[in-house]
Amino acid sequence: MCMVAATTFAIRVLTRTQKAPNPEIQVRVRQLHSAVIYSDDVVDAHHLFDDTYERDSHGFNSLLFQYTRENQRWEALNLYTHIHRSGLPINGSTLSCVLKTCGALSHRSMGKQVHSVCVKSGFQGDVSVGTSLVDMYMKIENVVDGMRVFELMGDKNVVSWTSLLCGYTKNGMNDRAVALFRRMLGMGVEPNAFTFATILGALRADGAFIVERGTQVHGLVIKNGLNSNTTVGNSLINMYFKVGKSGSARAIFDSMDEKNSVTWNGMVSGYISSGCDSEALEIFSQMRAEGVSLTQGTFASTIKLCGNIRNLSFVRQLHGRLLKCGFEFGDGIKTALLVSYCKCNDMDSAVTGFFMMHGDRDVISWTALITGYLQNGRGDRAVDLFRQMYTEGVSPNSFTYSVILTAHPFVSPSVVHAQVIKTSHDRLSTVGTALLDTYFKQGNPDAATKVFDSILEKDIVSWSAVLAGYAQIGDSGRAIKVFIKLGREGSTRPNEYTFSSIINACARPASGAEQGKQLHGCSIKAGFSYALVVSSALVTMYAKRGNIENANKVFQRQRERDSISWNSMISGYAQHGDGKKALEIFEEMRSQNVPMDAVTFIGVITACTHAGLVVEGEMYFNMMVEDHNIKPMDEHYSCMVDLYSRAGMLKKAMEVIRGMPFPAGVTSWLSILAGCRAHRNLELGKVAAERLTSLQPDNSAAYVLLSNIYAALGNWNERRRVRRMMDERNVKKEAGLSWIEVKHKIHIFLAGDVSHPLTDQIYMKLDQLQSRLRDIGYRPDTNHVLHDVEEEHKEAILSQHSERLALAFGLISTTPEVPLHIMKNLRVCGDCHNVFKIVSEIEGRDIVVRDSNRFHHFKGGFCSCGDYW
DNA sequence: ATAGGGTTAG
Repeated sequence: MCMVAATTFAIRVLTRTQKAPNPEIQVRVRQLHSAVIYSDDVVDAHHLFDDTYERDSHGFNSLLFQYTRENQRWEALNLYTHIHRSGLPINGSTLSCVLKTCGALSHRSMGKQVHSVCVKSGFQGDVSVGTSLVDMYMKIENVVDGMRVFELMGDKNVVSWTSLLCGYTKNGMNDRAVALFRRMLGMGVEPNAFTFATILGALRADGAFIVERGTQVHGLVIKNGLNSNTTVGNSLINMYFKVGKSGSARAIFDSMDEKNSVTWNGMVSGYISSGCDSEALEIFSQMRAEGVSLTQGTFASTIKLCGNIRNLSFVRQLHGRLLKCGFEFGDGIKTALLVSYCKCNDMDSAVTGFFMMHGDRDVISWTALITGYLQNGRGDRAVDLFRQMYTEGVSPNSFTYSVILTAHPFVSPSVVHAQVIKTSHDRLSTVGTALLDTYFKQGNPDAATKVFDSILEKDIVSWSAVLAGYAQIGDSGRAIKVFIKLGREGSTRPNEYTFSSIINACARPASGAEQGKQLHGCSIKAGFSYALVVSSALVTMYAKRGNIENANKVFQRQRERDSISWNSMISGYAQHGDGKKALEIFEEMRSQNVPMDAVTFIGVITACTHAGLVVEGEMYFNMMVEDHNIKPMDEHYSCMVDLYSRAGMLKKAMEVIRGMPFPAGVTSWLSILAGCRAHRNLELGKVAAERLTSLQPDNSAAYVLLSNIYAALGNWNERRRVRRMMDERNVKKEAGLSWIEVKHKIHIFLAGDVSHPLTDQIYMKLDQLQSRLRDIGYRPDTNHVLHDVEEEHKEAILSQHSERLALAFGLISTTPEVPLHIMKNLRVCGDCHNVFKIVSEIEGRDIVVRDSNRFHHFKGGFCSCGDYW
């Protein structure tokens, strides 16, 4: 400290602490202060001073008070040691000051020592000393002693209560804080502004009652007449943002008479963290208009804001203003700028800024730049930088590892795994979550599960990630188990992402419909059913489970919608072959100016395909390219190929394939081949089959479809040749598998299956159906039999198809009003399709069949697909 | 000042 500053300081000491400065003391304090500053040994300086002058505790204690105020902690501690050792008189203020310092420095041994001095000197009973002790213990994370001192205090005032309260929140004990607050109110202690600020901060968004509690506390604030207090108002704003009620935060803000920079910053950053970028921008402009001076904090949040809204010119403007204002350009601001440039996809500026940081480049700015490259789709550059950072001697931290693990396919999870084990980051929930997600994406669910189990404190993100992983691989069984375990452990509550993942896992074909409904119920109870990610997942789940009515109900009840909600509903109707409804939803989406993306058009064109709306399909494809500037992807072209193929317009379909900017993939050729099968086009069928077998030699579909064409044309020799080819190349036809859920249990059937306990009854029912069908003139379409056998045998084969066994079982094990839901892993057989139509009429049953391709709703002798499939 | 999980498709 320079001379000028030292003098200023001494003068401040005297003018603040003494009403009528004693000139003698004035001199002493000044000399003492100089001695403290210029001597290497502070204690010696005090002694020197002590020997020369008469002892005067007032001077010392004033100085201690000042040191404490100015956060000169070590000076304060040394001075106290001196006062104590030299036996100078000590008062309550002395003790409070030194206790505060012990807390701030987390000096445990000194804190204990001062506590015993408090007891010996009898000052423990003093309210302010007692309160300081509580505060000190809570700050050194010794909660037990803090509570003990508090309970032993005879006199307590609002500050004592608030100190303990504050201590609880600092130690993460929010439930205790809430309980203490209640107890305090029960004792009739009137909270002050600081109490309210503390309790409002304790209400973290981790419980279901958070909103209620927050609102109750708000009521008390009003009752206590503190609603116009700026500090309390600021806390209320933060609390409301935290619980997701930005409207209430805004109301508080509007009602505040006196706003300070904390208020404004709270609004800007609150809106930003709630994703309300335009509102944040509005507050920012209002702030500028009212001439509120910008603080460093404002700059930090505003820079973040303009990154979030991807407004590059705004970033540049702020950058320029910062340079002009001559603000202290701290690392924080520099990194914030770097992040914003990355978000605006201006990697050149980001890199320039980064390299201008020279010596200031730390792990944070490195990580920010790596993240930037990943966001810009340059995983390769990100990995290069990660290595470079290493060679420059900067060690990655947990953030860096979390980020770099998302750089698939450029990182190998096992390599990074070894590294994080070495650096002891592996059991952190953040790193562990990124790691397990990478293992899942790499197709290694067992490694992912192991990582999940090894995470020490699993937070809700880890739980949701593992559920999402099981959903990706379609393992609804493990997903449900984990979800139940999460509920039992009770340490973290599921959030909207958790529900979206588990619902998604149960949208898979292999899971029961009941589970989906139960999860819907759970999400309502937990209060998340209206969250966008949850309701969209529900729409998809119901649609995939065959319940398109419920899907639509959820969709209609959505409080807010984004492109994904609309896309989900359109795709749902498309899968069910309800082209009309799908197009209605699409037109409604268009009239509401909801932005459309590539997936929207996949849904719409698929809907046209399933409904045979060729002209409409063409129109939407053109609309996508011309009106929405969406570049068609492989998926769009294969949708068009499918549209034409199903309609028998194979020439047109081939034109699409030829016109595609890239070679057609498996999906397109499969559509062609299926079209050739339906429309008996052998020549093109051969070409398609050849392409398919060269693209995917072990895909059985190509062989099966080709042999079907030969079978349909009665060319049994060629058909046998194809079968032999399959055997030679060791290609196995996927076994047909159907299943049905009855009373929460799933029953699975193979063709000709005799393993079910009710086999006898099932086959009896089948025989009975068969004769009734024959009576009304049904003749089996033996074209669908792939084997070269006698006609009679063919009929037998048809009547034992897996979907028919499932149907018979469904009919005998449920009452007539129950609609049957049957699933099949392959496409439903054409003859079975006819049978299902008739059965729906003669048995008076609604039957829904989901095959590998779409849904069929059988009712009163007709199918929703109109036999177009 | 930097981080991890989620919803739509055939």
